[in-house]
Amino acid sequence: MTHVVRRAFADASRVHGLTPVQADLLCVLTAGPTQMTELSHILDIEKSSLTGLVDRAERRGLVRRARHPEDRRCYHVELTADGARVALASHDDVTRRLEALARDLPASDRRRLAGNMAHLLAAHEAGRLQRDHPAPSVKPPAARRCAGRRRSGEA
Amino acid sequence: MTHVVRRAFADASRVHGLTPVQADLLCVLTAGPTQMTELSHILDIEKSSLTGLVDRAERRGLVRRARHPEDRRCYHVELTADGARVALASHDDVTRRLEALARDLPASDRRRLAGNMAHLLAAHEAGRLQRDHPAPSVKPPAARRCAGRRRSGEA
DNA sequence: TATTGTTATACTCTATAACTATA
DNA sequence: TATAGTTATAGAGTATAACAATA
Repeated sequence: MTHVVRRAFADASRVHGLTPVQADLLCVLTAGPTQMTELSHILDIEKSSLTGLVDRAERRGLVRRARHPEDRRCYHVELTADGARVALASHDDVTRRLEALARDLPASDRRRLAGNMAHLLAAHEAGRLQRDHPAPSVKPPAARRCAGRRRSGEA
Repeated sequence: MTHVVRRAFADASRVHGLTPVQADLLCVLTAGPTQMTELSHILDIEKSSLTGLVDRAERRGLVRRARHPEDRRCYHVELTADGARVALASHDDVTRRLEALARDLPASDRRRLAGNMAHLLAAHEAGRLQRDHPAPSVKPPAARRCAGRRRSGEA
């Protein structure tokens, strides 16, 4: 199952000239400008890995860095118009492929499956927040993924 | 959902000193010795990528190449004793993590979920075989994944 | 001193193209 | 000529460690 979904995701990304990780990045950024450190938490990679990832996306004109107005150590990473377009197209493509895979299931099973997915996701987010932030005293990062385009039944 | 499972798989692999792709390789090889070309079909990577993958696994003592007795162009790639041990441990670890994720679901939902997964897998395998082999005149490669340790309810 | 992000380095994974050896 | 596999090359993704700039 893992392989099926991973393959669908990789194929859909490649069609739009993206790697899976770049698609992840654009997807997260559809929720709005985000700092590097927060991105590294959301994507679950090291800051140093993120630097190259954003470099490559910036070189392709998909994202841009903008200095934070108050804290000059930070950047806000945000989508360019082109990046936003590619993010939407790629996301829709993934959705279409997964829906095609699920088309054979009876409607009642699809609903049940969607509910189970949501359940697992919620359990995972709880665990991740707990692990990454044992004492979340200040500002726990929003547990968002593609928040800008979430729809019912999305996996 | 994709991210949850992918993360569980990557974490479990890393604990055993493997990358996800190496875990895939060992997993496939638990079904028995396999040729390079067939491996590249099963893992869905180019032959040239597979060469390096097997090189690194061989360097670590996890697999070995053995010349095919009849066709001297071919190798049989097979697990070493150490590789077999790691493959089992890694696979069990993945299973344990996914089961932990699913533990919150009621039993009836787990059964339904398992059924849905099997359905999607079957649909995917049919599609993959059709795509890879438009005219499978001679020997369509077995659509196996971890055939050696498949259990009911496995995803 | 702590935080944000980058650079340096090394390794893995991947693909395309050209190649060798065998059939 | 066709097939099995490797080598050469290039690029992406990743981590660890050391570092610069800012708070």
